[in-house]
Amino acid sequence: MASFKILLVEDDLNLGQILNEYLTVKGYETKLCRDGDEGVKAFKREAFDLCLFDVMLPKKDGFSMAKEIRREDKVTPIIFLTAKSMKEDTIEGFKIGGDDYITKPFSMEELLLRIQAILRRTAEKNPQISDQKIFEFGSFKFDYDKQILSRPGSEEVRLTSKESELLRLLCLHVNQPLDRSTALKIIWRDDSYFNARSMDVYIAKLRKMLKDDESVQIITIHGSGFKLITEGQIA
Amino acid sequence: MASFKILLVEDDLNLGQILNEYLTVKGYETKLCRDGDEGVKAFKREAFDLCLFDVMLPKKDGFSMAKEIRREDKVTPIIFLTAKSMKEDTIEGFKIGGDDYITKPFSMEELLLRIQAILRRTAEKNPQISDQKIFEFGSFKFDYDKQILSRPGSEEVRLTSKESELLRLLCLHVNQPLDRSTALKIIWRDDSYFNARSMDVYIAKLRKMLKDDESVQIITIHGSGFKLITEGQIA
DNA sequence: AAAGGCTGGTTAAATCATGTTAATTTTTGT
DNA sequence: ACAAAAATTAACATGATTTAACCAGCCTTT
Repeated sequence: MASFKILLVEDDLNLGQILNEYLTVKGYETKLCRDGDEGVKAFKREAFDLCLFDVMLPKKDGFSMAKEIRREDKVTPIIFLTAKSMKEDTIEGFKIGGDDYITKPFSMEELLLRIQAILRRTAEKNPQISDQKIFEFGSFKFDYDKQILSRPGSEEVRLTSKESELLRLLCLHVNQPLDRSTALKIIWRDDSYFNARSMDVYIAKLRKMLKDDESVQIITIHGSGFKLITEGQIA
Repeated sequence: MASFKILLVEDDLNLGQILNEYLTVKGYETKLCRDGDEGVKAFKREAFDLCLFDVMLPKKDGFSMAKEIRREDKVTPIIFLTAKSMKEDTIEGFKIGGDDYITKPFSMEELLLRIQAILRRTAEKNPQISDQKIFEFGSFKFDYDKQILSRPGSEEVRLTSKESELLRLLCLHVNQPLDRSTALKIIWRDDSYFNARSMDVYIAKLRKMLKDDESVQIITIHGSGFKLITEGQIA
């Protein structure tokens, strides 16, 4: 993963600016939203590694955002920025919840430490970040780095980078569903109408390349995604 | 199973909010209802893995809800939230009944531990969660992963994902009834009028596919559900 | 057993998601 | 700046799922 991407939702223009710049300087990619609705919308479109939500927000407060996001995504860590006046028990709940909170006013340094700690913790168990380079399935061998798909008895096929990205994701999920939106957010960085159509085009291309081996197929799971199925083991 | 779904019934707005948010953040899907009637209605419409009922509730108290639910469903675990003043023996009864109770005030952490313990216990013996992929009945072979129904001497039939889901459920219950509402809640996530009509359409499609082998049939159990019957064993 | 209500069966139409191919735009390599 | 490759957009085709409309059968009531 190139660099971590943080979704920052803060309505105070001033604080928002400062946080944004600070995190950018520290090497994080950030997206700043001003209210809860915007924030949730951004989360659904793009892939983030961490969320930083002010609790008091116009349109939709930080906790409601978390609730909405957790319906689809159980893992992305969320840090809440809370005012001191907040009731202890509410806060306690979230503290234990694997997510974190930080009370205003806070030092940038403290925030950064927490962010780093959480990212370190979650990065360890994130299966998405796999560095597997070579995949074998059915009679195929796919070299992700070299972007080559080969099969005994046939010519090697050189893949484009988008083709490779998509095939790699499918391979990482062999015999289990790959969610459309997940794939779009990972490969295209953005789940939008046109990117989705683009992905369909690539699925068609991959199917064409795989058609010679019947034991390997990309099946569609209507309304949800795709699945690369194969009998043989994967290496 | 993607994630566990909890039905939470609590009339205290504040506590309800907190519990709801806490559980959501902990990765559970939740539905919050404010009174007993609402709660029972929700349970009949949607599928839940666990119930969390306040005992003192408007419209219908927690114990009455449990009684009503147990008429149709004997397994879904129920945890009661009781005030300290509650008589010990009342509580004892429910405790022995396989369900659990927790006395207010309680810590979120304790509640979570109990929830996890119960879900772990019940998940083990839940037949719904079966990972069987290939089913054979009559002269048919059905591959759920590949979404293919085949029969010696005939062309393979490619199923759509909804068709596969439904056929799989029927297979998991061969020669025993599959409840309409159960199937709807599992496949469509929601037992509603239109989904029920949709399911009937799919039953018709499946019957058409199975019609060549007389030894296999989907029979209707009026007012309750369907049953896939077959003489041969299932593999 | 006839009537009426309710549940399920069947088919077709409407809607929405995905598949396919080609045209267009963008990027890359030279 | 040009040609070639890659990626996106467009346009159209197909397919899956839901909704609708209507029919048939079961079950209850009388």
